[in-house]
Amino acid sequence: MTETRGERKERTRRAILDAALALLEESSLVALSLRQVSKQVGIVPTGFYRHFDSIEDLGMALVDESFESLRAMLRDVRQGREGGAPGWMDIVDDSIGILDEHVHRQRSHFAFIARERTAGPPLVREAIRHEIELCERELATDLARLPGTDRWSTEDLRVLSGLIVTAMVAFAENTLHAVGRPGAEKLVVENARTQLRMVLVGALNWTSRP
Amino acid sequence: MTETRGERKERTRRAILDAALALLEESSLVALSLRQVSKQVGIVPTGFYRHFDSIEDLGMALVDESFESLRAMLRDVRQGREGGAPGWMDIVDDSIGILDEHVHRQRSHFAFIARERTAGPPLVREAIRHEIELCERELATDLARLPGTDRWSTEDLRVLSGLIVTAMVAFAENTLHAVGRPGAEKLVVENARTQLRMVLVGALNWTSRP
DNA sequence: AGTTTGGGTGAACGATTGTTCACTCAAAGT
DNA sequence: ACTTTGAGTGAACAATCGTTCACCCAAACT
Repeated sequence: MTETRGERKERTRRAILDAALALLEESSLVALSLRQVSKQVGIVPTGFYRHFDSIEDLGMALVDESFESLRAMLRDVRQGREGGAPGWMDIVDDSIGILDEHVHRQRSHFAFIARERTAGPPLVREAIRHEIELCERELATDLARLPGTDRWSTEDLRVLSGLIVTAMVAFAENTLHAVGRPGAEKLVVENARTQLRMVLVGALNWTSRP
Repeated sequence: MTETRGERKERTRRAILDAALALLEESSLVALSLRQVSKQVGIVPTGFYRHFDSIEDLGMALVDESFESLRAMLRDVRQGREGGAPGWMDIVDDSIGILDEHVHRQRSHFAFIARERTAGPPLVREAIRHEIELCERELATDLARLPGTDRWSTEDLRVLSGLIVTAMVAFAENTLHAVGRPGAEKLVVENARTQLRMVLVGALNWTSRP
């Protein structure tokens, strides 16, 4: 059983991405060297260039990959909601549960996003910012579909989405920081649950300005 | 007019801190080299060790300094509130205005915190996390002093404070990202204002679980 | 007046960095 | 069967990195 050329290339490309993700759990892209990655993969430094132009280029690929998995999660959240119309608070509990599970399963992806969102090279930062803004938009249209949002201006829906996304980003960060401390983990989840409920109580009592 | 020994030392120490803050506006501590800082200050690399043990040590000093200025700001926020009892929404407007002004005046400090909070060396990250947690506690006791928080458990007050602080951190980050784009700046402020109002509407309609 | 202290200097070290170039050699294309 | 392609190699480069050491000299102390 021999390996086709493209297969082999894709395999080392994956190895590079995985090696980078592993190294980036404890440091940042701006401090990551091409040679560290090569060594971890088991190839010679120059081999790196066959797959990426630079560390920043690698970072852009990781942004794509990370948000691909994040979008898969968001599909899960929506899917868990369709069929039947559970109460607001059930939506909160389910969504946070799913997010929590995904953060654990894709730990390195979320850790990457959390770090490079503020510390990465400018292009990477901008790409992450853009992706998060897309998430906000999608959440806004989702919220618009729910009953009880009649009195909301589209502008206020966007602002509310921003608030929720901000809280969820913070929740993901806190979850990452709490892994391995089981007590702290439960606390972080409960914290996020209550916060989202508070926001929702605010939302349900909100009336957009004329 | 000669300079006393301690004065001279303090002057170069400040120069190092300032040089680091300037360099850290576009990069991160983990990518900052001792030699860059020395060159920017105008001293030889070894001179650095007369003031700090390492870059991480410098980072800890910057954490102290940054949160000292942040605490000064929080005093302003409280002071602007005492005397007279303006409405909730006035408190929101005033607080955000003050925060906005301070982010501009201490841009490099806030940029430092925003970056190293997630990307800095472990000790620096932990120090920043601790300081922010202190801010949450202080906000919680402040909120407890306000009228209308009778039906709130102290636990829920803490959770609410966490939500507000999270939103304010995000606001500061957005403000930093918007500097130089006057339109965007006004939008960011208006965004934060509305979000805080939403949270407050939620808070005013909240009843802690029995 | 004589001695100590300590901020700043400058050379030197071994290690690591990104990038170049000329190479191999097996898979893919002819 | 013969040629081309391209992933991976290995040597070499000029820079930069953190850290060491011995040194200077003016302020501070005795």
